[in-house]
Amino acid sequence: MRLATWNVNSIRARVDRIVDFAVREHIDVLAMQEIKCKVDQFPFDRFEEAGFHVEAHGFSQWNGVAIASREPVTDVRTAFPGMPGFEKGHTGTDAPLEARALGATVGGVEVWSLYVPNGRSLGDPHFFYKLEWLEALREYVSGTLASQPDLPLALVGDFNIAPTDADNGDPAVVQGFSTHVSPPEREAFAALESAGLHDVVRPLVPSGYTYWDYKQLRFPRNQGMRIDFILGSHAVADAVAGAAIHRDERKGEAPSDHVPVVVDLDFDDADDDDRPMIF
DNA sequence: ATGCCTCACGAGGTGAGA
Repeated sequence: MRLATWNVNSIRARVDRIVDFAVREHIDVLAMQEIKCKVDQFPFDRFEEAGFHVEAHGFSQWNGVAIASREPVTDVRTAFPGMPGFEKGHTGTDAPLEARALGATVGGVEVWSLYVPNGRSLGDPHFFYKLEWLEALREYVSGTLASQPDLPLALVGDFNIAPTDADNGDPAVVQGFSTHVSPPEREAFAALESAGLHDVVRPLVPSGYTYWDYKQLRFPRNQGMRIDFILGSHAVADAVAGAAIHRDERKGEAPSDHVPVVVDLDFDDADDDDRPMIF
C-alpha cells in the first residue's frame, strides 16, 4: 500500500494537480488536510473518474479533512474520542468540534487524516486548544495500542510542529516567540512517540521540509519547515518499504504551500502476493 | 524560472494560515 498525506490548502483551487499527482505516483490512499470546503462542495467526481473513492469531512471554508482511497474504506469516524472543540476562545469537549480529524480503516490499516490546530501565537486561546487537542490524541493512541498493540495504526497529516531545530528553516519562526517550535508543542509531539508511534519517513528521508510560506521567497530560499508527518504503530513501522517527500509539488502553477509525504507499506499479505509459493 | 502570499467569502475588506 502506498499511503500519502498532503495539506492541499483548498481542494477546489487545485484539484487537477492533486488528482494528477495521485495517479502519476500510484497512490493507494491519500489523506488530505485543509480542503477548505463543505462536504457538498468537494469535487468527488474528479477523484472518482481517476478511480478513487473519497470520504470528506468539512463544515465551512475553514479546516476540512478527507481520505481518497482506491479500495473501499470502513469504520469512518469524523473525530477521535475525547477530541476537544473550539469556539471564541473556549475549548473543551463541550465546545463545537472542528473538521480536523477523519479516521477510516483501509487494507487493514486504521488511518487518520489529521489537521492539528495552528496555535496562532504563544499564549493565544488557540495555542492552549492545540495542546489540549494533542493531549486528547495521545490518550486515544495510548488506549488503542494498550488494547490492540499489533494494530496497524497510521496518524498522518499536518501536525503544525517542527519537532527539532533542524526542522525549522524559516527565519520568522523563532524559538521563544513562535508557535510550532515551543517546548510544550515539541513535548506533545514526543508524547505521541512515547505512546507507541514512530515517524516512519525520517529514517528514510532524514532531511528536508514539507512546507514553505508563500511570502518572501521562502521556497526559492529553501526556508521551510518539516511539519507534515506519517506516524505509525510498530506494525506500520515494520512494514515500511520506502518513503519520499515530493518537494517538486511546491513548484509550478498555483501550488499548495505544503507538499505530499509518501510511504510504501508492504504487509506481505495475500492481496499483493502474486508470486508462486515455493515450499 | 522555485521570485517577494494565498484562499474563501462576497462585493469591501477581513480572517486565517505558521
